[in-house]
Amino acid sequence: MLSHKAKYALKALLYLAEQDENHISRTIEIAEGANIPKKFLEQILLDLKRGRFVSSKQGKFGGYYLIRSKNDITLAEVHRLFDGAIALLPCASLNFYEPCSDCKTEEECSLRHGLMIIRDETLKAMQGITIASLVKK
Amino acid sequence: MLSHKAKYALKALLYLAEQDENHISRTIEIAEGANIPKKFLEQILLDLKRGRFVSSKQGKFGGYYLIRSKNDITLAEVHRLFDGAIALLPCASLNFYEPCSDCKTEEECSLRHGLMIIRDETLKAMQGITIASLVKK
DNA sequence: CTAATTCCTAGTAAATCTATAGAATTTACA
DNA sequence: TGTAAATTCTATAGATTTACTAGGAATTAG
Repeated sequence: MLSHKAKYALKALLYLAEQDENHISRTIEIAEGANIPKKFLEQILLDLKRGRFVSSKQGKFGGYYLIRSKNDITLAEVHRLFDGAIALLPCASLNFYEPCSDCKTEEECSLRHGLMIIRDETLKAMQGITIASLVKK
Repeated sequence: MLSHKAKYALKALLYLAEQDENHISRTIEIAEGANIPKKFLEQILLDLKRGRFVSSKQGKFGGYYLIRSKNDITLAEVHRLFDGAIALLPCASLNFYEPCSDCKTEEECSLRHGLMIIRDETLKAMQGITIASLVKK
């Protein structure tokens, strides 16, 4: 399941994607428009900025705006930024790989192979859902 | 990601699936065989029993055994028993549906449609992985 | 200079997760 | 009928994570 943070991030991106080109959105505007707690959203927008999904203008009349095409941002990327691995266990993850601590030494995790198959399918599906595809809906 | 509980449950089912027909496995045997904390495993086996994946024989020489075909038990079912919904949000879930609390009233969640597509693909993949397919690996 | 905004660092309450403890119950069998 | 070996049940503890909130520093426009 998605964390609230990831869900809010998606909704914030959706909000930004719906605005006119060149429009800069203040945090409070996004918070009210997308129904997200404002102080929590502040953190999320900073995370989105660090993840290079959005950029900001500071000071008076500042705010946030998308710096990537909404056709290009996939659910997989947002998931990875906020909720980490898409695979069901670290040992089956592409981007967050860690060996299982509880697997017998030197032996491969008995679940790994199956979980990699699931990861591949889930990833493919998540890469198919973009911010643009959600806006259009 | 899977919880430890779900991971241990899968490993326990795998262990049981590898035993001879009619063999009854004690908790301690499964715990050592699959490298799972014994007391934690006790709870997990009771959950698996309540979920009708296994049954038990009490008392001396008691233990646990599968009551469903290993070809029939899918990762999707185990996930649902221990970790709940497969969908990324409750509003996109088949078995654990709940409306989004933060979506504007009467309006549908903007994420729901995309998340249902992902759920369908993930579910299909998870239904394709059985205990038997993991054992064979 | 001031108002409005982003940016940064903490902190906190509640929930959840990962177990562990201890005792009650059930059963096989000598 | 007593005992050992097992499941079953209830409670709880500690750690971690989640979902925020607080407060102020830094930045910018006019």
